[in-house]
Amino acid sequence: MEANVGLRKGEWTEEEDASLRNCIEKYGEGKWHQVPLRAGLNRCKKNCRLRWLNYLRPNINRGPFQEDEVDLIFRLHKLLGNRWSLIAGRLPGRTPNDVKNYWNTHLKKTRLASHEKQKSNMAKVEVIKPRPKILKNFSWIVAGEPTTSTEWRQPQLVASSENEINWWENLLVDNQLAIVGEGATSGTNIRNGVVEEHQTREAVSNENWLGNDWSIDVLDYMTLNCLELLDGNMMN
DNA sequence: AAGCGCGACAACCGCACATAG
DNA sequence: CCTATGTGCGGTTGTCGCGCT
Repeated sequence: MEANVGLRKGEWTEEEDASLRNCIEKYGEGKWHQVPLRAGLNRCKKNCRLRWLNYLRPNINRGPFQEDEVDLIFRLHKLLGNRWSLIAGRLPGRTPNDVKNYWNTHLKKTRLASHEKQKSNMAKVEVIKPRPKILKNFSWIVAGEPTTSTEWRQPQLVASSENEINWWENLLVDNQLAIVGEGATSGTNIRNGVVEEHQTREAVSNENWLGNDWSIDVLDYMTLNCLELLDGNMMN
């Protein structure tokens, strides 16, 4: 239990900002429990951390979101959901809070509107994009067997053809997230990794693959590898 | 001019996870 | 293991400003 009684809350003054900035510049980020004392601030440590991360940190881009940033937010949100820190990680200068606020105020309703529109058009649409058969050829390379049940090696997503890269690109556009789940669950190599351990322990079925914590780890790796793959592809 | 509603964004809060002892 | 503490994240709330009636 923290004794936050008597601590200042609400808007930060210029003096407080300056004290916090000086403190971080002198001692560096981290050790937030020491920051209020070091900076001479009557604020709780979480308050200090938040102010630094969301507002005072250098290179924060406080300008309006550009079209390409918005586009990327849309794509990443389809892939990751409300994982703002991961999404913000792909947007230089943007904080998770910024991205979250922007989504909630600008994009949420746009997306809901397009979803409703999509639903109303569903009867007319046969198949826009067939389910890619390429998925079964996807391979996860696990560098080695995990040494303990809680330790595992990072799997690496490998695309062996142009088609696979194109499919991943489409994934980012068309929200085929469930297919990722099925693919990874049925992947042979990943079963040899810790995922298999979690599967047995949690008795996970294909149906609820995405609803479990361990799937997030796998999804993170898939996402990052996927994005790096795409970055590499665009460079070529 | 006053009141109201709403959008934008900063800040707060509670929870979960990591780690040290 | 268990507990305490530190840290990070995401949902939610509070506040301010602007436009409309």
